[in-house]
Amino acid sequence: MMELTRKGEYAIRGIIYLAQQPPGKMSLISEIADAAEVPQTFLAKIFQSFAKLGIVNSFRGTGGGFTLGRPASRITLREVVEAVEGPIMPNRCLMRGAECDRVDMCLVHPVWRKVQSQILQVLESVTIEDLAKKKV
Amino acid sequence: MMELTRKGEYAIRGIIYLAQQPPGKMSLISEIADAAEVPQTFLAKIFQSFAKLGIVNSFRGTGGGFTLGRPASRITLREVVEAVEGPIMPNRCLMRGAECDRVDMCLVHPVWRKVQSQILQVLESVTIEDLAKKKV
DNA sequence: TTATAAAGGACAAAAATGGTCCTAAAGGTT
DNA sequence: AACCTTTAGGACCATTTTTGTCCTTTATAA
Repeated sequence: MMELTRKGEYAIRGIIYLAQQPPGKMSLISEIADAAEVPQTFLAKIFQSFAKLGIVNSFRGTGGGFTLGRPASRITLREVVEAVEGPIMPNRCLMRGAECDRVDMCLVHPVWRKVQSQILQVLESVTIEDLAKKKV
Repeated sequence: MMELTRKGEYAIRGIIYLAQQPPGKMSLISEIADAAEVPQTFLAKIFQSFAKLGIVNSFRGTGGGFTLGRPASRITLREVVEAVEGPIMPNRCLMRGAECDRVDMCLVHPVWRKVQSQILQVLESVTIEDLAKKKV
């Protein structure tokens, strides 16, 4: 459980590749998919999600492609993961506030809330810039 | 993502009910399922997993049923969740040690490792006794 | 106007989830 | 011994989610 899906993994790989390119350079989805070893059409969907959220800029037509929507230092791992996997919600009930009618579960809720905040804290503290650093 | 499945939810509900019974009292799976509002046959499978791990004791035949395998204070939420959902592994690669060949992913691994340890820390700090306390 | 490249929608195979059902085995009861 | 009760275990199945593919449309540049 609590496993990152392929989609999430691909998303991270793709954005890291983009962050490693020279600033302003346009990258084709085919190029990114190739470099990140991700199925191209699948990655295209992922980058559509990124584009909608402004994580990347997309340009159509000749000379088009993708660039980072913000400096890599201002894109957190949380944003990237949530962009494709949806919000991080360890327990379903978390999202519905006080709607939970089961008395015993309500003692469990604070625990999942804690789990959630711990995860978010870690993922928010890491930027794509951190992850894009090439090995020395 | 990172969502607890129904199986995990049912497991928690079931074990909490058991922990709320008088010590030594035998509880039938039908009784637990009824009280926890969980499909009986499904809960039976869950309790089989518990029994294998010693989280509960099971007894067959007339007068049989389930009792806690240990005091509720010595059963952690982590054990209960992992019993039915498997180990908590945010990233697939975590489990295979250094087998990951992707250079960029290797910078991501420590992050997931951190996420994992944070989750475990929370889940290990909570016992079923904590969760079984009835509201005042 | 044509080539290029992303956007968006429809579709589909495979895997995981969320169960059910049946038989077997174990343990009491008569 | 025969019988009833209760869990164990395996087979099975429907639904949902994941992991994609493919095709058409739209925007843009040459």
